[in-house]
Amino acid sequence: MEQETTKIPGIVYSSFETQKVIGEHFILEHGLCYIISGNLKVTDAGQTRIFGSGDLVFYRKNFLSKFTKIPNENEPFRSITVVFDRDILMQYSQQYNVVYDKPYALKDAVLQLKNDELLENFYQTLLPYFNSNLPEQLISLKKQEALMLLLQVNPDLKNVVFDFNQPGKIDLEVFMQQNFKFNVDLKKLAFLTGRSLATFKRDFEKIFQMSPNRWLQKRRLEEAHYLIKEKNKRPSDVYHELGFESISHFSYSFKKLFGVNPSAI
DNA sequence: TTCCCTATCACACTCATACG
DNA sequence: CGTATGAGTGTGATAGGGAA
Repeated sequence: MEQETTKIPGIVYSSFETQKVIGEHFILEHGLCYIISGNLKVTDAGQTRIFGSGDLVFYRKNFLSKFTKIPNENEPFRSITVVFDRDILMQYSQQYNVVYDKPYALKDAVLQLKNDELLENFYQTLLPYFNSNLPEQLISLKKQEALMLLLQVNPDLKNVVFDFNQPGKIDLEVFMQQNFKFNVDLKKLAFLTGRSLATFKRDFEKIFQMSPNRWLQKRRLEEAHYLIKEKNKRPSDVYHELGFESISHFSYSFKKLFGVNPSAI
């Protein structure tokens, strides 16, 4: 049975038996995911990592990444994710007087926490809750509990979760070269580079002498051409990796740029 | 038949420009 | 630097083609 239970707001139980599920690309809120069974493959700007049963994975908001949920041969992919929305974080920050003091150095979209008995037990205690209706206050308490345990395991993360600043203006060229594989709209790209949409487009034109979408498409197709020709990958393997949602359009635009169908090289 | 890939089409999004 | 607007294009769903 394929399911994603959102019965408890902000706490998600996932179970996927048959197929990999490719998650979306733009992380809106911080979250902490506990993998019960199966594997989770995460690709961010820099690297691809695979996590397995028992792993605790913290992921950060305002990052681009791809999630693939992979079941085992005889077990579904199962996980529980606690999402920390802005309200919860603000409230916690005030209540316990924990505040952001300096920028967090790491630029990875996801971080694996070292195994921790308390956190693992915490996730076990969540399981029964998915079968009953919970008062809002209790949900809020459980989220606070998760946050407290998270900060206990990795105190430095306070500089991630309590950083309420918007993304600053960053080097556009570096950012684009790192993130061109993610298929998100220009508004999000503009936000992530710390610019308004208009400024984003103007800066982009200055650096690349091309409009954002034309550059993105060209860059992705060149990458596809390289992967197919040099790495002997099949079109059906690469199109999704490179941010094309459908192979039909991938095939069409490939032919438009290179003059031949992707399968013909 | 299934598995890949290609062609087509409607429309949401982007581009370019103008303007405050 | 932000916003508005019409023109134009990219996108993804769907149907269809061809090979095994």
